[in-house]
Amino acid sequence: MADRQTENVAQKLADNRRRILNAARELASEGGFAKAQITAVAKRAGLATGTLYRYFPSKDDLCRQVFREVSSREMNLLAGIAATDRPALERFEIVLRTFAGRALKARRLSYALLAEPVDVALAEERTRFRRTHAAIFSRIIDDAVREGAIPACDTPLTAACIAGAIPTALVGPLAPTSDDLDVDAVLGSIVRFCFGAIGAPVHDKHKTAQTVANKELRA
Amino acid sequence: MADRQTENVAQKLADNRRRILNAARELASEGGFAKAQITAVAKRAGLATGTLYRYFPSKDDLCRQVFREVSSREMNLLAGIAATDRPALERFEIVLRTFAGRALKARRLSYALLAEPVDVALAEERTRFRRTHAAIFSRIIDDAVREGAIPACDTPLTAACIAGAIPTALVGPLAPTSDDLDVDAVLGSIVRFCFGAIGAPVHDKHKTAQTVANKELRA
DNA sequence: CTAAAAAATGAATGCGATTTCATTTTATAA
DNA sequence: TTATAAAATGAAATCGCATTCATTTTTTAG
Repeated sequence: MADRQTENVAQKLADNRRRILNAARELASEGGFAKAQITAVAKRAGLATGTLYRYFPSKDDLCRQVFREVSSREMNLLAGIAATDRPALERFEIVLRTFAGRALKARRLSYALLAEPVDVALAEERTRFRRTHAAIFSRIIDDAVREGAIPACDTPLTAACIAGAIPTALVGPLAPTSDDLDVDAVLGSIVRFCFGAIGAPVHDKHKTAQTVANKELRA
Repeated sequence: MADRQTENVAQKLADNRRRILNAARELASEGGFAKAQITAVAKRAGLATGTLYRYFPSKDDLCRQVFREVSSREMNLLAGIAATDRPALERFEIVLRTFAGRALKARRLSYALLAEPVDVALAEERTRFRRTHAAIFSRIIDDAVREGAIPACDTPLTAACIAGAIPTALVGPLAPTSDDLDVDAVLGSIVRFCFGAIGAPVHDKHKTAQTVANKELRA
């Protein structure tokens, strides 16, 4: 009898779970979460519709899981940079370039994560994502104030502004079309905008930080 | 026979149409467009479900109509200010205060208009709304550059940033809670943020424009 | 008042999805 | 092998809506 789950099976189960998550992520990257219908995900994962429910209790759960997997990678990357011991404004610039740069790179997926119409379950996840961005900016701005690099300000509000400005400008209907897209120029504009917004001096040395930012981008 | 529609009936029809629109708007203001289900709207309007379809071909059309009625009032107000012949930076500040001030006043409705999860039909309307905001900011920023009040910048991008920053910061989950909400302070912070962002000098005279902004608010 | 047309009604239908579950297949241990 | 439990299957049930339409009510003109 098959009383106990064997190693072999455990492996296969894990594989299936992964395949389901990957299938859902792929569909979402291609056509947004709306295209990640249970039957379509199952089909792409090479499983039957009902089988998915042995791995995830509901569609919402599955989509949430996918959203978290994708978004937490981004959040960890940004949080890592923020936790560095560099001067605040340097960290600020790197985080901005990383955030904006990645948004520009994977536009369809970024759109799904940041802007696309989604249902309530995913909107909640998106809120977590946004909050984290704001928290990261908040922390850096606080540090900059403490270092005397910028004047004091309403930090949470300012951070929320930045967390909203970048996605709106770079992803979705108000974003520049991919044709006339000079990534470096756009990143430069974003940096200028945000530096000015927090009352930091806008200097041409901004270019120097770019190398660092690009290195982070490859992560 | 009742061959021709009489004045009396025409009046009643117009009334019904209005009542439907009002009911839908009220429901949306209370619980978002998701709560504006056909049956609920009909009930609140004092009509039967099927009757709504004599006035609007589909739910999407009805919701679109409601969205437009509400949003076009806002857009006209802002466009009016933008078309003034005041110096660009003055107009900029008034538009900012008007936009942000109104968002703070009717939070639930603003949320429905600007941020809440909605389906595709309304997302399209929302895009028009956002585009208009960006266009208004764009125009003012261009003027400011032309007047030599600020350095040149990527105007559309900058405008999109502002159009995204304000709703994110003031409406929805990242917004300050209504308890600890000092409207004047928040508006001041928004103005500072945006002035800095476009490279305009941030001065204390900002207070002066407030009177004007408040006057516009009453419109 | 009456007949015809317009308007209103709301229960029934339709739709596009998720979710269930009786059945079949596969894996395991005796 | 074979008995048993776990896993997979996919057709069918379910669900939450918007939408329809055969019937009833109201309005109007003769």
